[in-house]
Amino acid sequence: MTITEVSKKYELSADTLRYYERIGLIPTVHRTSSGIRDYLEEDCNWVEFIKCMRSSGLPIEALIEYVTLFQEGDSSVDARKKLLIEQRDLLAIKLEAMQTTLERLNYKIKRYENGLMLKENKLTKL
Amino acid sequence: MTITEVSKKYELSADTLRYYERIGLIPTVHRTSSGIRDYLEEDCNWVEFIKCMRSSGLPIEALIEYVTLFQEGDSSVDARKKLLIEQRDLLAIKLEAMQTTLERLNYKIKRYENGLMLKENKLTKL
DNA sequence: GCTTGACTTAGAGCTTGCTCTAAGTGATAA
DNA sequence: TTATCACTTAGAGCAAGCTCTAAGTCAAGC
Repeated sequence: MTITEVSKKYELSADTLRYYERIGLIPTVHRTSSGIRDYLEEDCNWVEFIKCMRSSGLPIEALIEYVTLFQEGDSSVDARKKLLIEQRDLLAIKLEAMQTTLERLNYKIKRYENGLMLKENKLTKL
Repeated sequence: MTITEVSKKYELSADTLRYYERIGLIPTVHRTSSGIRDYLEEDCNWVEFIKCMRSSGLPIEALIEYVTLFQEGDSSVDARKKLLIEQRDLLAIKLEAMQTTLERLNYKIKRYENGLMLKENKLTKL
């Protein structure tokens, strides 16, 4: 698979795909004999995984570390697990805050719908 | 309330508070006779509201527009409602994606706990 | 064999959202 | 009254995460 195809499939620009590879956010992609990127299934799986993690806001730095650990093989299993747990916990906290904000927005919208809006400073209890 | 007190109360740097005011992310804060910021309850409520929205990732630009509309008074009620609904919907979408990522991380962690890890490319189905 | 066009690399540039610096003011304490 | 210290403004600087540019390579079609 060429970079253009992968770019379309995962909706990431070719620039972004090269950038991710350059900084070690995905392992080095396979190449044709002439040096052109040829994404194998394994490469695509990394792209998909990283895209998913990045779209949820996991920091590039943490993901680079995960990829690096992964390439070190079995000896890094504990470190990888620790890293995943840390990021999972951070994500869970963010999720909760966003859930609260979502409810607050819904509450505000409902007031607008009912024509019940008061001045901003009366609305901020929730 | 001085900027330092507000800064501590809401855990936002004084620089950030000034920046937010400068760009119109919160309305102009009240001043003492000598021109020093004196946050009244109304000002604090805005700070709290904006902090909450920002911490959930609502873009500054959209929030500036909300504040601007708010200051235009009753005539902007429909536009404000529309803006809130848009941002609510975007937030809901992000939340869903993050929920999925959280589950994926939990699944991965569980596999690490069970010593069931396979090569990365076998794990990406979920 | 020459042109076209997608690919390559290295590195500069851009956007968002702060964060810091410089220069100045003004109220309080010694 | 003079030093201190928190405040003020305007604007520069910084970090993360892309995105774009320049210069070059290579395979395929005319």
